[in-house]
Amino acid sequence: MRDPDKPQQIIDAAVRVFARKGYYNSRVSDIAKEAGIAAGTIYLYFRTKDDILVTLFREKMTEFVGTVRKAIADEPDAVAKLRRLIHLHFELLEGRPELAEVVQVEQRQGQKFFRGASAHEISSYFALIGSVLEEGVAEGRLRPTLPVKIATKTLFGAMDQMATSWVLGKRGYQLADTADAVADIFLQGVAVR
Amino acid sequence: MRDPDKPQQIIDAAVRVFARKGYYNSRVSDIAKEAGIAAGTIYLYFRTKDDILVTLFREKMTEFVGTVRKAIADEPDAVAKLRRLIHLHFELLEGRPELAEVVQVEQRQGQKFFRGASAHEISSYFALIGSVLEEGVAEGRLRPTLPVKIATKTLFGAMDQMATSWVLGKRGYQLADTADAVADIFLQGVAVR
DNA sequence: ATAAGATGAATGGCGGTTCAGTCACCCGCC
DNA sequence: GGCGGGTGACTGAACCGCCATTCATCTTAT
Repeated sequence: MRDPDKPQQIIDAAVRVFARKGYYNSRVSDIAKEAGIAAGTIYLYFRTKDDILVTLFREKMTEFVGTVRKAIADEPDAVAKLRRLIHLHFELLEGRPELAEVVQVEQRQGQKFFRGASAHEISSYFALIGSVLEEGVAEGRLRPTLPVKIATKTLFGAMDQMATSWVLGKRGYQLADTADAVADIFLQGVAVR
Repeated sequence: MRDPDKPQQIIDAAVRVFARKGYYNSRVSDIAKEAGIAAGTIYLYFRTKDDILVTLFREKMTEFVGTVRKAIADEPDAVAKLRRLIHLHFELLEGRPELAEVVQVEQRQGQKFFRGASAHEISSYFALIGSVLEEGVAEGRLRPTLPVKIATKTLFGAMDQMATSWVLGKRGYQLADTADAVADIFLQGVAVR
């Protein structure tokens, strides 16, 4: 009679705890308390503390990419898709501040050690962005000589930094309000001259 | 007869160790071994392990910003300055891969806990970028309506992501070779239409 | 009654920090 | 010039608190 959404509750609790104190400064017992269960119970569902972070990140990232992929499919052209993607990137983070905190800050700590673990999920987001850029080039709306990989990283980096600044700045403004400005700069930057 | 550059040796050793294993996974004894001294000696020069990271980061970041500031002063206009800044950002990291590893990856860990400690150094880099953008607007080469803060973060984020990808990708190519492409995208993105 | 899930006190080891001791060097005195 | 004692950097073994993980025991559903 293992509770089927206990792992989910643990992950959700972990998101809140990691957001508050950071991965390395969070105790497994903190997560347990937050989830309203005993510390030992966590080990019925996760092998180690690392496993919680890896699972959390995998799950959230997969969900994130899936949501974005679905949403932009409706858009008529690559430029519209990119605009939608940027908006969505910001809106999704803004709507879940604690998740944003973890993804923006904790992921980084992880990058060094969970590199392998999350590489697949991250690269699928890069692949999504890259494919939209390719599409834009094919449509003739983006520069034919555009170095797509570099443009992908540029856009991701720009969005990411906006999000990080917003998180570190205690979220004192609406992140999504900056989406148009970012899109304007990037889209003009990659457009045909 | 306290050795006046012992702290520097410790910091340099710490850079190498943190680069290899990450801050939280580095032992103070590892740093000592790397520096060829006893663990206890570190505590003659630094209060805590955290203190090493904070000092290291402050020092490297201050030096970095100073170098960039000096170098771009020679350039004739804001656009040339930005190009030079982007090149230099990449060259400086590329020339010191271990430092790059620490700055790109460890900075992130720090951000959460040493936020206050490194805030000044980071924001001075942002201020530098921002002032060049302002200058470009005043010169009439960049859009008069450019949201400078957002453009600053966009550029920093783009460079930062390029550097992070390069570090995580085991530095399998020349980072500086990508500088022109990044500059092309950004500069076209912020230029007057 | 049974078994599976849940508990949380106990364990074990890790690692930052300390500190009693060592060593090299300097200075003043004979 | 040699000697003795003082100084302070340096050492590294030991300390000690912390916390991930375990497991004997308890709960609860059927």
